[in-house]
Amino acid sequence: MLVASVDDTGEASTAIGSSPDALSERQREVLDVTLELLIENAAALTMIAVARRANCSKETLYKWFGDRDGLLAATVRYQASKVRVEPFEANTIDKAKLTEVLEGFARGLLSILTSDMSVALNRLAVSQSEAKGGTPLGQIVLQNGRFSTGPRLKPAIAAGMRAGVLRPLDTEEAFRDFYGLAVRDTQIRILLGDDLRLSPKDIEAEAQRATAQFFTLYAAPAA
Amino acid sequence: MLVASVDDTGEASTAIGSSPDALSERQREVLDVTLELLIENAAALTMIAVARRANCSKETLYKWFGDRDGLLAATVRYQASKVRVEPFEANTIDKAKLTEVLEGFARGLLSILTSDMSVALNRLAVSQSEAKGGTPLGQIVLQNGRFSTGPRLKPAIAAGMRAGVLRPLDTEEAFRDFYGLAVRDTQIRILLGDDLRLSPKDIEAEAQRATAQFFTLYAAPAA
DNA sequence: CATTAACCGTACCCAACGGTACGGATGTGT
DNA sequence: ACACATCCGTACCGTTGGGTACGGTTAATG
Repeated sequence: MLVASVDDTGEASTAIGSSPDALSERQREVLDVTLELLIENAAALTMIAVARRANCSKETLYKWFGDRDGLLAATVRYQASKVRVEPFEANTIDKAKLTEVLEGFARGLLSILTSDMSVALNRLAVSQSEAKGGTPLGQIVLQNGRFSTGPRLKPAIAAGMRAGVLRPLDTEEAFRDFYGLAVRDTQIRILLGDDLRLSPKDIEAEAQRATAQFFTLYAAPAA
Repeated sequence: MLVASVDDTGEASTAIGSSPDALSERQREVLDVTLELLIENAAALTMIAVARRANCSKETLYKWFGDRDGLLAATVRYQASKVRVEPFEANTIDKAKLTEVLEGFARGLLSILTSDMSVALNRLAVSQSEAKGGTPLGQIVLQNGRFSTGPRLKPAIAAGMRAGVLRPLDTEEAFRDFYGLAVRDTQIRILLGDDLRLSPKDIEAEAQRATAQFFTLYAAPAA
């Protein structure tokens, strides 16, 4: 009873558990509230607002996260940790499989980028991009959004190339091309307030179009 | 000497001249200062900072622009008015000419989007996109950036189609594709603080690549 | 039961900033 | 010369929100 009692709470209640960035259940609750408020109205995201809705005290917020920027950084990182997915890996691939992977990727990308959550976080990160101390939010978002999806798709492209489905190419450049074909001006327009709403059907169509165009650019010449 | 004296000052000194949004020389100076500060450090863009550097009084700022949002809106609109260019128009076009137009467009687009000015304005507009009254800044930026460049390029694409250089297409969709090919993830990365610097040489290369890819997607099949 | 620690709620302090008011200077038209 | 308007500089006010301090409560530990 005394030996294993620590495990019952999930973690020690302090912010710094065994892992330096371990979060207690209660802390995750607070960060969820922060995300909630951020999506509702970023301008009204104040420490007191977070404390009130989370039924905690401001003092606790400062104790856990240092200051406002710390809270925001923790929030962005927390959300990032929630959407982590496993990288693609397969040695053998054919055109059908690659098509599936590309379309799935584009679908996921467009779904994310047009979601309220992503829009709110990107708005925040863009406006706070020149932070003073610590890692700027923009870097965290990039690390999660752009620099994590890239490495996830590139192996599939490389495999397609090795399998002779795609002609020889630079995977980084090819990835960026595919990104451009899939996203086009969608994200920036949404960020700027254009109410460009994409239905699942739209997203599916866009994903298929981008994939087809990608093959037009990069398919290996028919033997 | 007394008859023509009005012309010497450029306009009447009041904000509302013959045209409702006419700006006096002095007012343009103030807006230039605002842009300056915005580029230097958007977080430090305060009314008192503008007044100090512009050697004017806060009262004057409020008199001219109403409030802070009014000043920002006027600033964005002012900058927009500075970069206005004439739309493309030509009935006859061949592939070489179209290539030139497309590359020139992509060059201009990338130059703008990677400039400090554009980055600063887009950051501002993105973060203020849910404004309360009046036209949100994001709409102004979109109107100038995305929705003015589109109509400027589309006639060229349409002409290329009519001339048989391009296969039948939807100009809006084709434009968005070209935008995606040219910009890819460049703009969002820069907005998020990734210091992705493009030299003129890089921009030229990107413009040529995007144009070549566009032709790959949309060139009319060789007779 | 006593001690300790975390934490909630509230109140408080302080700096920054948006917005306003006023006095003085400059310039212009009559 | 006089009236009038614009505008600068400065001082001022009110609010907001980040950050801190403190008392009261709960709960785990010995």
